[in-house]
This record gives sequence, C-alpha cells and structure tokens, in this order.
Amino acid sequence: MKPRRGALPYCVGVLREQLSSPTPVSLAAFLNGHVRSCDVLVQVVAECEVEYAGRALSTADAGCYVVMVKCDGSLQIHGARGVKPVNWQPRTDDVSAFVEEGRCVLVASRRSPEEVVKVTFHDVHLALALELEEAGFTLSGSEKDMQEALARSPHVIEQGLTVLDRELLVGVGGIDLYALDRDGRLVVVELKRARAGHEAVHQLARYVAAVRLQVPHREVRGILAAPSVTAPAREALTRQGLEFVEVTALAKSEPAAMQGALF
Amino acid sequence: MKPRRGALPYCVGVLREQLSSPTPVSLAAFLNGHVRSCDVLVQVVAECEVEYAGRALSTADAGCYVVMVKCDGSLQIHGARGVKPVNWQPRTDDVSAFVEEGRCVLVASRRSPEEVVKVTFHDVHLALALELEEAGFTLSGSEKDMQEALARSPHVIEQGLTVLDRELLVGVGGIDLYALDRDGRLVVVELKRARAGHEAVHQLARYVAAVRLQVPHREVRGILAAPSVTAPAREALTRQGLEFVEVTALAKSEPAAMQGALF
DNA sequence: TGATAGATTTCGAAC
DNA sequence: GTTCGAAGTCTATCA
Repeated sequence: MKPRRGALPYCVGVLREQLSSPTPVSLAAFLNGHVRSCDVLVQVVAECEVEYAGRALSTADAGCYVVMVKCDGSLQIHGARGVKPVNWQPRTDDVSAFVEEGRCVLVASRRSPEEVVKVTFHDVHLALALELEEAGFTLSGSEKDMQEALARSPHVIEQGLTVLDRELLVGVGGIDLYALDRDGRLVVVELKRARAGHEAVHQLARYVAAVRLQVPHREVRGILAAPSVTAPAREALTRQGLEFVEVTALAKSEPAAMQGALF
Repeated sequence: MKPRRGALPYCVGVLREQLSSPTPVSLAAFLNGHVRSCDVLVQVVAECEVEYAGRALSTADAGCYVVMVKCDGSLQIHGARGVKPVNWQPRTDDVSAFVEEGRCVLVASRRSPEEVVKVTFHDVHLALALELEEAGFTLSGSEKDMQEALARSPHVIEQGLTVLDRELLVGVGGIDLYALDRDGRLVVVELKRARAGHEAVHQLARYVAAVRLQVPHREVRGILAAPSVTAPAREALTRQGLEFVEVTALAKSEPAAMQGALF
C-alpha cells in the first residue's frame, strides 16, 4: 500500500487506509482504488448531498452523513438516526467516483431495476478503507426452525396429529405443515413465528380452499399456529371456521438461558 | 472536549473524538460518554463477537465488524457484505458499556419486545464519535404521491370518475380512493406503486365487501390500480368480478429528467 | 426470469 | 400500546 496525501501512520491491519480532509481528486482516487476490493469496506464521513432515481426519486439535502460502500458493491448512506440508511443500493452493477465541478462525486448504479444513487461530496472529513473479516453466523428462531420443531413434535399443535408433508405446494404458495388428525381429517397448518394478523388468516384460508378443491371428498381443517393472534384475525378465523393454536416460537429454556448469559 | 488517550489532534467539527486501539477501559468510557449524545454517531471498528436474544437468537463469531450506535439509541453491527447489518436493534431503552473479564462489552437492550444485543470487543482498531447534521429529505413516487395525483386526476383511472374520499376507513384498513363512476356506482380503488400480487387483490376484495355490507342497496365496483399485475392476481380479480387499471407510478417525464441530471 | 412468502423485517400512522 | 399497511422494502426459494 503506498501512502497517500493525508494518510496516517497507523494504517496497518484492519485499517487499510485513512484520509483526513482529502481533496476531491484524492478522495476520488481513494474510492476508485478501494471500492469492490475483496473484504474492504470503504467509509466516507462528509458533508454531502444525495440523489436517488429509480423505483422512486429522492433528494437528501447537503448535510453530514456516513457513506459506506462494502466489497459486494452495496452502498448505504447513514444519517443521524435509525437503522435504515437515508439512501442505499443493495446491489450495484457499477460504483465509481470522479471529480465534477471541483467536487468528488460517487455514482452507484444498477440495471434491472434501472437505478442510480449519486453522492456529491462537499466537505470531506474522513475517509476509511477497512479490511473486515467474514465470520460464522448462526440464527435460530426463524419460521423454518419452528416448522422443523413442530414437524418433529406435532402433538404440540394437537394430540394425534400426523404430519404428511412440509412446504406442500398448492397452486401458488406452500402449506407449512400438511397433516392428518386423529379422526383422519386433513389439516392445513399455517405457522407464524410472531403474532399473526389477518394476512396469516387469508393465507391459511387460501391453502384450505386449495386443498378442498383438490380433495373434495375429504374434510379439511385449517389451523393457524402462532404465539398469538390479533383480535380481528381471531374473528376472521372464527368466521371462516378456522382454528387457532398457540405455539411458542422458541423452546422456553433457550431464551431464558440466553438472557441469563447476557446479564 | 477533553482529549483522551489515543485521541488525534484533528478532532474538531464533525469528528468529535477518535481513539486508535483504545484499552477496554477507555473504550467503555468513550462509549458511555458519547452514546445517545445529541447528533453524535458512535462507531467502533473492532474484532468482536455479537450475541442477540429476543424475537430470535443469534451469534456472530469473533470477526471484524463495524459497530454503529446512533444518537437515537439504534444499534447496528455491519459485516463485510450487504446493506443489512449482521445484528441490529432499531430502538433501545438502554445502551451501555462496561469492562468484563478484561474486555469492553456493549449491551443494548429494549423492553417490548424484550431483546438484548451484546457486543464483546476483542481487538479494537478504531473508535469514532461523529457529529452528524440532520438535513432535509424528500421522496417522491410513494403510494401516497400516487394517491394524491390520482385524486387530482381521477380520469386517468376512468373517464367520469368522481373521488368521494381518500383513506376512508372501513373496519380495519383504509380504502385508498373511494369514488363514484359516471353511472353512479360506488367504486373502491386499491393502489399499488409497484406490480400488484394477490395480496393486493385480497385487500381490494375485503374493502369492496365492507362497502357492500355498509351500503347494501348500491352497486359497488372494485378497481386495482397499479403499473402491472401478476398473472395469478389478474385471475383472482376476474374470478371475483374485480377490475384492473394500469397506472404508471411516476409522471413519465420525471425519472427521465432525473436520470439525465445524474449522468 | 417471475412469483411468493419470510424477515429479529423497519417505519409510520391511526385508533 | 395495538393494529395495520407501505416500503425505493430485501432476500431466498421454487417453478
């Protein structure tokens, strides 16, 4: 790595390069040099304005933001508040910087959908190139985990339930759990990892209708399995002759143990 | 601002404070001193591991991440790829740092839902406190804009249409546009800024049913207005005696002009 | 490539 | 606080 104007002496290891108050030319060179480099995350803290054109149009007035370009070409511009960036681009086909009218401009574009984010830098306070490491990540408690757990222990939903299939496709969309109750009736189970609203009821109703259409001679039950339901959703269930069963998303011991470990 | 161990000389303006390779004690002091300060965004680049317990459970193995805490208490931990952080917490009730077994630990928690994110710092490369500025932001092309435009020019949907109401509440949810056609029939219009799927059809059907219930003696039409529909959604519309009208989300001239301005 | 559904969705508005 | 729906949602999966 050759040192640049404004580069600091401790640019080793994770911190590949740091520029303090770079000129537009050196910022553009810095950006073009590091963007999309393997495992390098580029960050610029600057007064800048941001324009977006694509599925919608937006303008962020000149203000101080943190601009982040990751090695996969994703771009995000963070303001003072919120997890969500002010502007972003999850995938880009091209990210490049240039100097225009004495200012460094970063343009990130993608086709399909055709979109552009343009960042015009005014005062640049800091530019960093960081070399991050990928590390293992595990998540549990998704709907998929819940489905696997209930497929192993269907009695949690109802005594005598036998699972016939998971992710059974009926027309469009898939039935989370397709089962047989103790009386030989078909059971369509729709799972929700969190409180269920009427969309969940609608989904369940669609699947039940699809099964009834395919198997007209059999009785078909519909069960919404979730940790809780909203009141209107429960009414909708009752109205349509569907059922609700309370199931907790995570094994009860797990979160408690985790909470204990954290405090 | 009093200078800390490792603080750099150019800590003025936007860059409130910068620490290079701080000790666990100084990092904890730094975090507790800056977190939730007005307009201050705190960032730490470090080898760390992250645990999350709440709606789900997750663990990120020790690796190099960018940890960001904004002044509203939101937390996000970014890895090398993607706009989405590895871990995050959109709202927190408490963010605090302390030293545990010789390591700085950051804990961000919230009640309702009860959630905790714990970051254990190993090697800390950089810690920044940045003072960001809020600036104006405008977005156009949202469904709300579309609704306003169509309320002004309902003939775009159909000749002779008269808008009676917008966001009319019927039971749960609101009718985007409630209108009267040239023959005096009531018209429920559901808008979508992007391609509409069967959820949009379901929404429309619910609203139409609600209006028919409230006004049993009147004929009620249902129109889905969107730039396009999926094939299954179109079938569902036909099946339920509902209609589709193609409306483009943005005025055709706008995006083209914007694109031109950007390149 | 298109369609569907999940997501620790986030975010904001209405009640 | 609850409920609901939009979002520039994003992302993975499957036909």
